[in-house]
Amino acid sequence: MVCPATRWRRRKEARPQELTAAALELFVEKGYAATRLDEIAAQAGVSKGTLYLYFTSKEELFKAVVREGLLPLLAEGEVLVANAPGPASELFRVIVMRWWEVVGDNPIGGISKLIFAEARNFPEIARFYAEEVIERGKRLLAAALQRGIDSGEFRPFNPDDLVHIVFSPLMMRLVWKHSLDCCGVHTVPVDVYLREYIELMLRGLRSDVV
Amino acid sequence: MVCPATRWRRRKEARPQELTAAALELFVEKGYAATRLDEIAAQAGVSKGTLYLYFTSKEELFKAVVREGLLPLLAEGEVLVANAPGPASELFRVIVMRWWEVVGDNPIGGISKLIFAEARNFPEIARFYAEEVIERGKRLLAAALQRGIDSGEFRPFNPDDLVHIVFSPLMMRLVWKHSLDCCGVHTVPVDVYLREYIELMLRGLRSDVV
DNA sequence: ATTAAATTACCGACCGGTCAGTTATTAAAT
DNA sequence: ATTTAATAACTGACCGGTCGGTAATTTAAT
Repeated sequence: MVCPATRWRRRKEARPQELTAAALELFVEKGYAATRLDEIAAQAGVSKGTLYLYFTSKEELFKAVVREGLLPLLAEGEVLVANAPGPASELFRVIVMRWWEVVGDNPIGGISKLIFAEARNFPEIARFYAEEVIERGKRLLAAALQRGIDSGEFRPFNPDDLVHIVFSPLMMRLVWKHSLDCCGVHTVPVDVYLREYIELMLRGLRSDVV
Repeated sequence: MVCPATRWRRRKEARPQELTAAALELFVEKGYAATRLDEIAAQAGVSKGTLYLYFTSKEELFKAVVREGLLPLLAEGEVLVANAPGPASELFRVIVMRWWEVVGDNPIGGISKLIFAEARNFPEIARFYAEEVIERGKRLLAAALQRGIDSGEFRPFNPDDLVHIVFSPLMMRLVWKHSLDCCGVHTVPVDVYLREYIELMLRGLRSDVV
């Protein structure tokens, strides 16, 4: 840290972004309830009082983290599904790998696990997340599956019945990473996991005609 | 409530079981950290001080809940896998349906979600659970998959690479049930979910030879 | 340019409430 | 009368949110 001649500086523009960044890190590390606003403020180099100048409550701070970190990624994914050429199996592969790259393997991925962990205790946050993130994500994957059915690559099924099942191994790997992974439990390497997952799913989804 | 002549009774034998039952219910409903020992004691009809006569700490109380509720089920599953006759696909079906019956669809299932939710904040509990429950469960499922490979029903793969992937949709459904389900998010009915899951997995696992 | 007044970003002590764990006391059982 | 299961009051640490005061910066007057 650079040692300033002054005790602090006015940086009205930079504060919100620095606070959401600090909040993301600590929310992911400790969860929503267990993260103290004192800590977030300290991590961002301000005091707790300052935090309240920019966000009206802990909950609003959290929502800001989600809006900033997750909604742009969803928008990107929607573009990808709408425009991707080639077979549905290839689209599926790309979605999986890209999702792991930008969500699974990034701090923001910890938010998903946090939601499952604390939805019951913070229903307002859960509802916000379900509407803004989960619904959009489900539509995205269902559209990709539908493309495979339409083209005959995938057997006929109701995409809405399968989105959760198909996505679960990815979500579960992410949950695992942010929970038991930290406690020295053995796990399969990510590249193996993703490869075997994609193969299992494509075999399970493909149509019977050879 | 029956009105007792006395303000309370000495019931040394019954207390531990009543306390673990109350603890299970509240831990599942609110999570580990958010459940107050006052509440558990009240639910069991005693005071908080009494709880400490039978369990040395919140953590030990939790471990007792797991030992009492989950370890007998694992033992039953191990017997099932060791003795079940018939093809591996049928064994897989039975394991899935039975697991949902005794874990997924029972209060004790909430413990699994709790572990994922709070492992990071309570590493000692996570390690205990990983050793006593998860390792045993993984061995159980891996053995069932191995049987299918040996018999030629399943294609060749490393069962240890696939256990997490295969089990994820079940685990995820359970996590969902104890988190976002409570917040009015639409979900597929359980029977449809399980049927589609089993079909997807068996198609994904079966060997190519017809 | 210099200085002084006005503004406001920021600090940090504080409050009300919560909760795991302890202990002094009471009362049931024999 | 003695033993001990059970109670209830208590402790100390913690935390979300508030608020009076302070200091960095801006503006206006000379």
